[in-house]
Amino acid sequence: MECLTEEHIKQRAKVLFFTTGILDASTQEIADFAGVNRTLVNYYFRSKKNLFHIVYTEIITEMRTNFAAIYVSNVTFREKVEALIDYTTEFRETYPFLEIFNIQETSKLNNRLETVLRPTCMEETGFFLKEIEEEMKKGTIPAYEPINFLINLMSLISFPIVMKPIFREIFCISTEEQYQRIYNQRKEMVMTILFNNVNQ
Amino acid sequence: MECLTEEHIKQRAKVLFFTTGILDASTQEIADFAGVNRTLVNYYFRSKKNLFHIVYTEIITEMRTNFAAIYVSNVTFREKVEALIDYTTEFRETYPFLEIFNIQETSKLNNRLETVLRPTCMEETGFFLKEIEEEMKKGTIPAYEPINFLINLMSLISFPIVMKPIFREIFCISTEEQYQRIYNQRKEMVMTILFNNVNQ
DNA sequence: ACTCCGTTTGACAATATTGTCAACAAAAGT
DNA sequence: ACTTTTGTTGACAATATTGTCAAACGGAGT
Repeated sequence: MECLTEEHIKQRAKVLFFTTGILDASTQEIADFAGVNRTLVNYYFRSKKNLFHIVYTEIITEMRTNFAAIYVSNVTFREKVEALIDYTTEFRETYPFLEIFNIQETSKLNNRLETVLRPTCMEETGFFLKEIEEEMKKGTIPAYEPINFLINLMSLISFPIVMKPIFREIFCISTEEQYQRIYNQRKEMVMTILFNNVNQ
Repeated sequence: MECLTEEHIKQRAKVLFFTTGILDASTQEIADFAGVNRTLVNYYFRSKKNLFHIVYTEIITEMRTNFAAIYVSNVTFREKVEALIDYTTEFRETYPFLEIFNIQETSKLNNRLETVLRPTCMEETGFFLKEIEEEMKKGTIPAYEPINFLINLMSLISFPIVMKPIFREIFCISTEEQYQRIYNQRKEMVMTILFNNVNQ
């Protein structure tokens, strides 16, 4: 018999932290957001730090698994890149504040996150980087440091999502529809950019 | 007779907040970092919020001014883009955590930052966007929503800087030199990407 | 020497936030 | 019916952080 409340608090905490972006939420806020008594947060997770760590690890693990699966999947290179774009988009839209937290944490000296992030540095990434290198030799994509291909991909997809509220401010994009129109043409555009400005 | 301490606290706060990335620094931490008594922070700036707001506004204003100057400067389009890349790089390397803070704040409902960010939405940007549109018609750069050109530029330059510690983790880039090697080829690469994959 | 001024300090009170605990409620097992 | 376990609550103590204030300091001007 699983405890519903425990899972419920976890799910709501995920949303509060990484979707809504209240990274410094107090236990009271977390409890309110989950609609439970504050003490329950401590009852199930001992401390706020612990809850945060659990929630964070879960999301990172999920992400890592999905990326790894794409890296080694049995499809063409181009299809892999498309899958990466799609998944990155979906993931970033779900948890736009995860990276924000990552960056802040990594900056702090006393970060124990290394242990969580470190295994991201996995063989699947290496495998895919080799594939990128081959494509560069074939001339399918421009030849640079292979890592820069991935950095470009991440940057062109993630940044606009994470920065959405900022971009809307500085470019005076008043309606959500306007931003969507601008954003919708990005996937195709990014594919074109990555693949040597050659369509299909 | 200017007060040195006031300016000194402000400068150190800038570094602590937006370079080191301790956005949630306590007044004690700020004071320690500036090497002064904690009470002085309140003496000169009334409250922590106020200090933060002053510091933040100063940086934003500086950035805005510089961007605007580039947008309307009397050089070729290509040179403007180069100047934008250079300044963005320099600025982000100086204050990598400014955007992080922006994003977090914009997410909070009670943000008074609008008033600071809003004027970023200035005529100079509009002017440059028109210039981008013309270049697209000329075929110098790929034709998309003009804003996407700027978004691409910002993304390709800013994201790798802001994400540097993360990228080093997930790509296992152990030494600073390694990252520099990868990063150094980016400016030229970004120019090539933006200008239709055509060199010069 | 004295006074005035801006500057600096330590001590204080107000507040917020944390984790714990003992008591209570509800469900499950006997 | 009872006991045991699990879940839930309010109250509490410990801690951290804030802003204020009165007092001390130090130099410039008289």
